[in-house]
Amino acid sequence: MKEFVAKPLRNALTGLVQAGKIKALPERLDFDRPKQAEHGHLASNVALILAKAEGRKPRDLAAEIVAALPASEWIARSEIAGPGFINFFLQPAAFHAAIRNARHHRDQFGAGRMGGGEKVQLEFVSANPTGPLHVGHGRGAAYGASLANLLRFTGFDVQCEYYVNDAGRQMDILAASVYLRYLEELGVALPCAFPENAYRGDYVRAIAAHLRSREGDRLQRPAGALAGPAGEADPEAAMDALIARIKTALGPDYGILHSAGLDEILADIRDDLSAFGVHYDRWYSERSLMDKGAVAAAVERLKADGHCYLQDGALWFRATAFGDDKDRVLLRDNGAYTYFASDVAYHAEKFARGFARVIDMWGADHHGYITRVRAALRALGLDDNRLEVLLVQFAILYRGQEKISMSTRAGEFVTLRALREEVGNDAARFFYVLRRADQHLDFDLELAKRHSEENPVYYIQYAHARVYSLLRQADERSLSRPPAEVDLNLLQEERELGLADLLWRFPESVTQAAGDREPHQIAFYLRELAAAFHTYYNATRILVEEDPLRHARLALCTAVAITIANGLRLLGVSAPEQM
RNA sequence: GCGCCCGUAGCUCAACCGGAUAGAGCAACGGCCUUCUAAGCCGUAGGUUGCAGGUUCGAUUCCUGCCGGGCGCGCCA
Repeated sequence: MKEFVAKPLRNALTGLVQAGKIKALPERLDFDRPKQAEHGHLASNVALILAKAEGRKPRDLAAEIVAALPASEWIARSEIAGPGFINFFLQPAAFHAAIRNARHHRDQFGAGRMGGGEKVQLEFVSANPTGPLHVGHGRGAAYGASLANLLRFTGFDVQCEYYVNDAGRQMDILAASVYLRYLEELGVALPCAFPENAYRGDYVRAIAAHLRSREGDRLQRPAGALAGPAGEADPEAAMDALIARIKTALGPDYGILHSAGLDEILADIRDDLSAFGVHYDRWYSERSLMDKGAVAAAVERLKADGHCYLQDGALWFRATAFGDDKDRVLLRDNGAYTYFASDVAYHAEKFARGFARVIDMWGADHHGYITRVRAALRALGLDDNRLEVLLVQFAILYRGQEKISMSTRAGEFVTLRALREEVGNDAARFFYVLRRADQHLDFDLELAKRHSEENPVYYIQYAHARVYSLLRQADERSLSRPPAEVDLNLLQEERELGLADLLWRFPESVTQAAGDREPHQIAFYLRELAAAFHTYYNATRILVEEDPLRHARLALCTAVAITIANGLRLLGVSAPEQM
């Protein structure tokens, strides 16, 4: 809709420039949607912006611009107001066009071309496969999936990826945890007490039980091979020692143990996300990165380019040369690469795959990590402006007043699956994106449960269902539905035009939300649209006897339904035709 | 201590890369169902945008300082 005004305004400004009345065009034209009806449907502050550079009074400039505006079938009138705003009042036809547009484009209404087919990679969740996803991950999942939908809808070529941290110490700890539970399954005495810092969740027992049913007691080893020296004070060191003993004792069979936990948990995560409507194009294994030597290669390259040095037996990356506040270890003195090293390799790999833009979604506690990754990218000669890092705050979980501490190892957490079963996918998806991702989210389970029947998501879905109810009613009473072409000029009421105007705001909101990477804007928009529809519905009889008026009103209603359905689809929420 | 994020109605949050009289939802209060779904609508009330300065036609938005909160500052991931 903004084009209806932007075009004549650009013409006017160009004309003034050619006539030498103003020096230059503004960098960009944007319009406000005034809150006050007296300020018109769209307002431009172009005269205020230009006034300074032109050395003119804003109101004088505005008058000149208005005088230069060509006639337009969409614009009813334009006024100069306040300090120098130009307020545009549009013809009803400008709003009717939204209805026509929505009905014509159907599920593509609101789609844009901003992305221009640009290849974007979006990585999100990427939780360590050491246990089921919890409600914190759910937020990242809902946010990432919605953002992916938004970017695709605005013309980006999006690939969603999950980075599987299947290498490293955490996986070994999981393997050790599974092994101890496995021994318990066999009824064998443990070589040590089950460690506090092992994974203690029940799912570990389940994995161990499955392992036993597959392998029997084949993985059992003599107690003497597993028991270590008692009295190790540091629990982390004790854990490392335990892992080492298990690896030695099991030899080649360690791989079976390792993948027993990984495979089962990863399958669970995939299944969970899929059921949540979150789909990935690729699951990228950290181990595969290691195995093909990509990590070593990335480190070698940093070394070759002189960005590294040896100190205390470790290999350091000179991150301070690229804006970080300290240097970072790539290769530890024990010969193992750091998480950072594989992440450098992973990001280099992403760009090598040809993505114009790479978007990472990380937990907000990783924000200190951004600088060093950017530093490494620059050191590798890559443009770190192509990397975008979005931070997602963890959801703080409450049960009533009581804050629930979440620890994966202790097995004390509410899983995403449990949440979905409790409040439903629709409510969960909607709740998660109802606020900005970089804000803390207080998730009260009691409240979520209580809201399950009076949830804001139902408010929006109900508006959608009401439209279909109208259509069903029309059929029952043998009142014809609107044909493809209806006389929208019959819609002249303020509410009807206002509702149609709101439809125009859908494509605008989509563009804005995608550009800002803020899906919550869609949720807010939908609530507003639903409210306007409910108001209209209550105030106006839709199913009137006269065919032309009924057709026009039903056309408006179906346009609303199309818009709601499209918006909900972007958020991964269903749009039921009946409730 | 240093760095990043945040302080907006009783609560949870918006506010369109500086715009006109700062908006919703929930909670509170008062109304609306023999006519298309009351999972709804209408109305009332609620604010010195943490504080103090600065930039300018104009600041919740940008800058500085202070107060308060969160996170980070490992050869962990």
